[in-house]
Amino acid sequence: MDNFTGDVRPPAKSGDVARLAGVSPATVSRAFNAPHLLDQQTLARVRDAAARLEYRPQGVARSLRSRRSLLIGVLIPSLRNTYFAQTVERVQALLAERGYTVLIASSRYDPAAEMAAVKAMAAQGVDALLLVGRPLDAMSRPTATRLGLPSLRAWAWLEEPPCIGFDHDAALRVVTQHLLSLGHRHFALVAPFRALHDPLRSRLTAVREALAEAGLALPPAAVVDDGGFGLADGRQALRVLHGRGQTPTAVICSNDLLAAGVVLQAQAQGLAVPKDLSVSGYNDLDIATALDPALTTVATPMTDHATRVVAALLDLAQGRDVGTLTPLPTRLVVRGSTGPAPAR
Amino acid sequence: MDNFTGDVRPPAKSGDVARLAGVSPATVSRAFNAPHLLDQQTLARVRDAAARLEYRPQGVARSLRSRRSLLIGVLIPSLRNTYFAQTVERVQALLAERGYTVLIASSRYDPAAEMAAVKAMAAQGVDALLLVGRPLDAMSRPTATRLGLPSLRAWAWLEEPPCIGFDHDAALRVVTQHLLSLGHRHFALVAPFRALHDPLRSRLTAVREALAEAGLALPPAAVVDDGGFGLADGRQALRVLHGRGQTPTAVICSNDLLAAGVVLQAQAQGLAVPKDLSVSGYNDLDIATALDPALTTVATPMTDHATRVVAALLDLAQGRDVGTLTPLPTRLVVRGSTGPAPAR
DNA sequence: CTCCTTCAGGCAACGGTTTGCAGGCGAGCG
DNA sequence: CGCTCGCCTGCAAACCGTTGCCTGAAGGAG
Repeated sequence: MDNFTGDVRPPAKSGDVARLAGVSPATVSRAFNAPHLLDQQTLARVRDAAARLEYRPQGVARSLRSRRSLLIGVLIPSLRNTYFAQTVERVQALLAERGYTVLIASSRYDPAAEMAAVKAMAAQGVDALLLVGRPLDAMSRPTATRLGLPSLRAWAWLEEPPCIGFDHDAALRVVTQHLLSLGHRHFALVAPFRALHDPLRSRLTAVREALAEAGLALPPAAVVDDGGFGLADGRQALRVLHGRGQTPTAVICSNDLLAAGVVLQAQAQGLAVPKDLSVSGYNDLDIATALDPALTTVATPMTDHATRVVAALLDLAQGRDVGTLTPLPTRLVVRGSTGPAPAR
Repeated sequence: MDNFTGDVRPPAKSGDVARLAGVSPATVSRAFNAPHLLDQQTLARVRDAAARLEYRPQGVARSLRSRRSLLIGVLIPSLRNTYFAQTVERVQALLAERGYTVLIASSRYDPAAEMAAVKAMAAQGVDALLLVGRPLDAMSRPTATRLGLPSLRAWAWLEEPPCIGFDHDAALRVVTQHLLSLGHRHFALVAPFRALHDPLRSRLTAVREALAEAGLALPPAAVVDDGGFGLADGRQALRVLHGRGQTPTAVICSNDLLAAGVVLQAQAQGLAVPKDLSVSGYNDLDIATALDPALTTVATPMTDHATRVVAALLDLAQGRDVGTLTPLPTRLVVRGSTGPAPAR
C-alpha cells in the first residue's frame, strides 16, 4: 500500500543516456562537464536523451572519480542566532545557484561537537568548509587543513587567512565612543561570554580600552556575562545590574535581542529610554526597528558578508587561492535608544 | 606561505590501514561495519592502525559501493523562522549522534527552489529527505518518491504518510474557542498566507468554522494576510486593521512574533492588553514569555517533534517502514495577553 | 595529391570501499 | 582418525561517472 505509483524505475545512469543518444558514456559526461568539447549536434542529442530519462549524474560516483563533491560544509555555533541562520540561508541559496549543496552542522557552542563536525564533513568529502564565528576548539581549523580541506573563517575577523568578517572589537569601540560623546560616564556591558565559550572576551577589552581613553573604568560588577542570548536574558541582565547596585546610564549589548530586552525591562521599571537610560545593540536585526524607540546598533551588512563568503568559498572549492582579505566595514546606526546622558 | 604545516600527508585509505595492520582492505571495512565478524585480536590491530593513521573511511567511496550515504536531506521553507531553525539544529544534533550528516536547503517559500532542492539532494544520494511544512510545489514529494528517495513530511500534519506534525487547524480552533469563552465577539486574524504561498489557508477556515459555531463571521477586512512574519509586521497589522475601521477585541496571530508586534503596537496606542485587546500567538517561542504581559499561545513541543522526526528519518534511511502516524499534540498555553472581552 | 593539424568522441582504466564467494584452519563429533 | 561445521579472512568484482590517451575523420596548406 505504499509505492503503488508504478513509475519507480530506478534512476537512469550515464550508460542509459549514452545508449539512447547513440554515444559512449564518456560523451555523456562531457556533455555535462565540458560541453565545449562536443559537436553541437551530439550535445543536443545527449541533452535530449538526458532530459527524456531525467538523468542526473550520481553525485557520489562523480565525486569519487573527479574528487570534487560539489558539497560545501557550513559549521555554525548556533542556529538560534537569527543572524547566523539568515546567513546560512543566503549562503545556501547563492551556492545552490552555482550547483553546490550545503552540509550543515551546528556546534551549539560545544567544542567537541565542532571538532566532530569538521571530521564528519571531511569524511563526506566536502570541497570547502565554512567556519562561522570564533573557533571553539583551537584545533578544529588546523585539523581541517591537515585533512586537506580548505576552510574559510567568517563573521569574526581573525588574523588567520582566509577570513571574511567584521572587526567587532573596533565596532564596539565606536559604540563606546558614541556613548561617551553623548556625555555618558556610567556604563554597563551585557554579553554572554560564558555561553559563547569566548575566553578571550576581546570585545570586553575593546570597550574597556575605549573607556580608558576617557579616563573611565568598567568595574566587573558592570559586566553581565553569564546569561543567554535572548530577550528574556536582556531583561534579566538589567535586573542583575540593579541588584548589584549598578545604575548605568548606558548599556552596551552584544546583540539586538539583548538590547531589546534591556529596553523593555527599563520601560517596565519606569525608566525612559533614552532619557534615563541609553541602550545599544548589535547586528541591526529586524527587531532593532520594530521597537519604540528603535535601537541604536551596529549594522553588519549581511548581504555583503554572504556574497563575499560565497565568492571565497567557490574559490577555495575550486582550488583557487583567495587573496589576503581585509575586515568588512561595519556601520554605527544611531537611532532613538541612545541619547544624551541624564544629569546627575 | 599558506600550507607550511608540513603535515599535509594525504588522508589514509583503507589499504594503508590494512597494510599497517597486516590484513586485507576487506577486513578493515569489516572492522568498521561488522566488527562482530572479526576476531578480537584482529579487530584490535585494525583499530589501532586506523587510529594511528587517523583513518576515516571516505564517505564518497563507501556511499558508491554500499548505496548508503549516511546523508539526510532537510528541506525547510525558511531559516528566518526561529522554530524551523531550532528544529533543524536539534535534528542535526540527533542525527550526528547516529553518524548521519545533514544536507540543508531552504526554499524561501519558492516552489521552484523547493523542487530544485529535492533534485539536488537526490543527486547527492541522501538516504532520506525531510520536508518541513506544507508543500509549495505539489510535485516535490512525488518527485522524490519517483527518484526512489524516501521522504518524511514534518511540522504540518497532512494526510500523506509518512508525516509527523501538528494539527494546526485544530489548535487554532481551540484558540478561537478560548477567546469565545472569554466573551469575545469581534475577532481579527493575522497570518501571512501570501508570503507563505499557502493557497489553502486552512487555518483561516478553521477559525471561521469555530466562529461560525458561535454564530459569528470573520469578515475579510478582519483578516491581514499580506504582511511578513516579523515583529514589525505585527505592529503594521494592527495599524492596518484600524485603518480599515476594524476594532477587534481579540486578535489571533499565526506566530508569536506577529503577536508580540500586535501587543507592542496596542500598548503604543494606549490600548491595554488584555483589558482592551486580547492577543494570541503560536509556537510558544522564547519571546512569548519575555513580554509583558506574556503571550497566550499554542505550544508545539519542539523536543517531541524533533525526536520523533529523527526516529522516523532513521527508519526511512535504513529502509524500514514507518508505521501510520498520528498528529502530535499541541497545548493551549493561557497567559496574560488574553482576558475577558471588554464591555461595549 | 599528400602531409600536417585540429577536433570529436571512443576505450578502458581509475577512484576507495564494500560484499559475495570461497578457502583455510581448528575444533568437535562419530 | 577422518569428516563436517563454523569461524575468520582474503580475493576480486562491483558501484558509476570521469579522464588520459588514442584513433579517425575532416579541413587546410604546400
